[in-house]
Amino acid sequence: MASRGINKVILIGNLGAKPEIRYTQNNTAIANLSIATSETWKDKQTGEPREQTEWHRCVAYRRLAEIAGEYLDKGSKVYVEGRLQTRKWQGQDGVERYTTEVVINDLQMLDGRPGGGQGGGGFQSQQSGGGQYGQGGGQQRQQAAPQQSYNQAPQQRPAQQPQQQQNNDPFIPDQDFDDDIPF
Amino acid sequence: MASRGINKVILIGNLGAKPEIRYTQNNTAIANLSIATSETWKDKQTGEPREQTEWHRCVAYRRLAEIAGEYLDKGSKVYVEGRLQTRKWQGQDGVERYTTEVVINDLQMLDGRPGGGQGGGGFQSQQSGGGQYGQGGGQQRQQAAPQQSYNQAPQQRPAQQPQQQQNNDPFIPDQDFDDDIPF
Amino acid sequence: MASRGINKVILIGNLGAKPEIRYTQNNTAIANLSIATSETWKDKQTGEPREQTEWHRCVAYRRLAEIAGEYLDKGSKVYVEGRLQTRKWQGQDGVERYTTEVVINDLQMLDGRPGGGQGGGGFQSQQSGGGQYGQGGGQQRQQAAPQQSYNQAPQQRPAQQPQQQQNNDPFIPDQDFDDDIPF
Amino acid sequence: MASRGINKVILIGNLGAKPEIRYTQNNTAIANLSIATSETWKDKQTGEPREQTEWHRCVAYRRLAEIAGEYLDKGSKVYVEGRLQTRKWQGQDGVERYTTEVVINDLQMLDGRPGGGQGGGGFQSQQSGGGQYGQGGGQQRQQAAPQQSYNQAPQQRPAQQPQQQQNNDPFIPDQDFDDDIPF
DNA sequence: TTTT
DNA sequence: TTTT
Repeated sequence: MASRGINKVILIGNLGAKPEIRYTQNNTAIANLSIATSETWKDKQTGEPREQTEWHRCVAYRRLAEIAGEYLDKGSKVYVEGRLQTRKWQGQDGVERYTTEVVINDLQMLDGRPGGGQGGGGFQSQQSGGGQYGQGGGQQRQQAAPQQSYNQAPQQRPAQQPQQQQNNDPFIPDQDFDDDIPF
Repeated sequence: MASRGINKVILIGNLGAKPEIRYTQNNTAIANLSIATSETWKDKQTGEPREQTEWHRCVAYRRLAEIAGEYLDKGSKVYVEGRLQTRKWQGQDGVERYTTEVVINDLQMLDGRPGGGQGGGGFQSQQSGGGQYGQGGGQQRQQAAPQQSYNQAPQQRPAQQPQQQQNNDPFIPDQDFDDDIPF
Repeated sequence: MASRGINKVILIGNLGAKPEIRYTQNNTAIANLSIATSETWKDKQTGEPREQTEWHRCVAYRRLAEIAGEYLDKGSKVYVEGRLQTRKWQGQDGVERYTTEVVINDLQMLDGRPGGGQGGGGFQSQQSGGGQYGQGGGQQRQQAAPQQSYNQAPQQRPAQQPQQQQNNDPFIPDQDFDDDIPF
Repeated sequence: MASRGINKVILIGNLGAKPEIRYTQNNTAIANLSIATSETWKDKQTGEPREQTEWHRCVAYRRLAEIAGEYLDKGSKVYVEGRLQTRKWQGQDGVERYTTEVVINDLQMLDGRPGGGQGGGGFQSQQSGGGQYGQGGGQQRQQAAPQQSYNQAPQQRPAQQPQQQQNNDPFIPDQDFDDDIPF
């Protein structure tokens, strides 16, 4: 991926819910993750402990999305690296809105999984080889995920997501969505 | 600042416009920066070069805001480090919206400034010592900024910005804004 | 801390051993952490899984050092943020050597501690207020560490460690060490 | 590239000299970059301004190495992202030494080049397609480098450098060096 | 909506 | 010397 400048986000936090996985007509997996980070401090006046939680809307595509759907759950602690992207969309009320998301290109599970011991594997977004997720890939992931991680080439096209910028729900891409998937 | 998890953004890009500086009743400086990063790639089908620019809404407070106002301009190339923060606000139309910003805690100018030699200074957000920005601070900055940089203690309170989450313009905080400024 | 340029390291890995804590004459705590990160891949030729572990020599000062000594152990998974620093030293054999370390300025425990649940607190290096670590600080940390985190002002002086660049063991600073501690 | 943990370095600094480029028997380019970052502060006692420069030994392979050789010069300001790696080597005196390097996987030029307009291109380490650097690659780079950037798949094998850990000069890999180059 |  |  070519770039002018740096657009990098690094998060470590917990998932507020199990990732939501969708598939495009093209069978491309898309995962939405809601990740919480929080800060605590003592109120200057009262000295009372306070906390502020920030919720980060994150999205993963293709293999990373499938891995997220398979291995992450509500409460999972994760490391996420990605880039910021703001999408424009139109609500039912016809009002234009903007949503800023973290497009994930690296994901690591930081808590032990049942039977997985204490560590977690790392996963990076990759160049899809073309529909190889169907079966063999899934099997491979099943045994490898908790212990290992994968590497893929980044997309030739920077936008690893649908390109349309206007629809009615930031979570549901347009129907012709998959025509724009870059592979 | 205490934290649970990591919430970190790193940007290198160019300003789309001179920073907008405002002051609260409390005389706290707030700077809004619009920073562009872009990615280029070749269209898989046509082979044509394409580019996508991402605009990042960033905000700096206090001294960093003043420095930004003094030394940055349209087109300035900067390094910015900060954290993601999403604010809720209500438009004139009464519709609730969310705006995600990068709250800057480290800022470096990356292009040479007239008279500034080859490097750019770095600036980190600091603990305000209490109203010392009025005069001496400004003077100090004037000579030092292009060559040197500063360091301040982070705020005891994580939110380095107005705490209200509801108003009519994401750029104009409520009137009682400064009552919530953490110092 | 002022800076020209960016010098940042981010690690997530496991400790190979309990941190080694030393104190200077000045009673300044210094902790040495050995953190492992590893990468795995499949051999291109044989297809066999391979792994390469990288050991990172890290050092924390003052409060961070004490926290590390108190809460980290062999095998602990941590997030570390810091800066690279290379020191010159002279071995018993009179040969000059260089050691590159990560000087930690942010530390988070990523695995649950006994009785501490699943999360870990974050700790950032701070401006020492002057010997406040003796007792109250310790007590405060004891109850707070697994759940909360701390924030301190960075040092006015960038080098948060002994300044001498020549001694016989990278782990044992010179005797006049503490004279150079920046507070 | 698979990974367990995170091993990430981010530098912004200036080159102390033009990159040194070498080629293995296999015609693989290797570039050594010496990058300076510095910090400035005021002496607590005397109030005098002080500065400490840190020199970072960085290494790039293949295409990134060639790009570095072509476009970077003494004084160039760059953004570098990579990972830490420590190599063991043996000096003429037979003494074992360790050298820690930043293995670059992303590189951006931050200063304008003659004829290059205002920005600098970004370059990421890639999967070698197999000897395509000879000619066409060079040509492609010549027109594109100052304005655009490239993207390549990471290596299947994490070590993007010679694997031998013992020789007499950290800058000159063993003769059978290229046998270990991972492609 | 998470985590401590 | 860790972790899976």
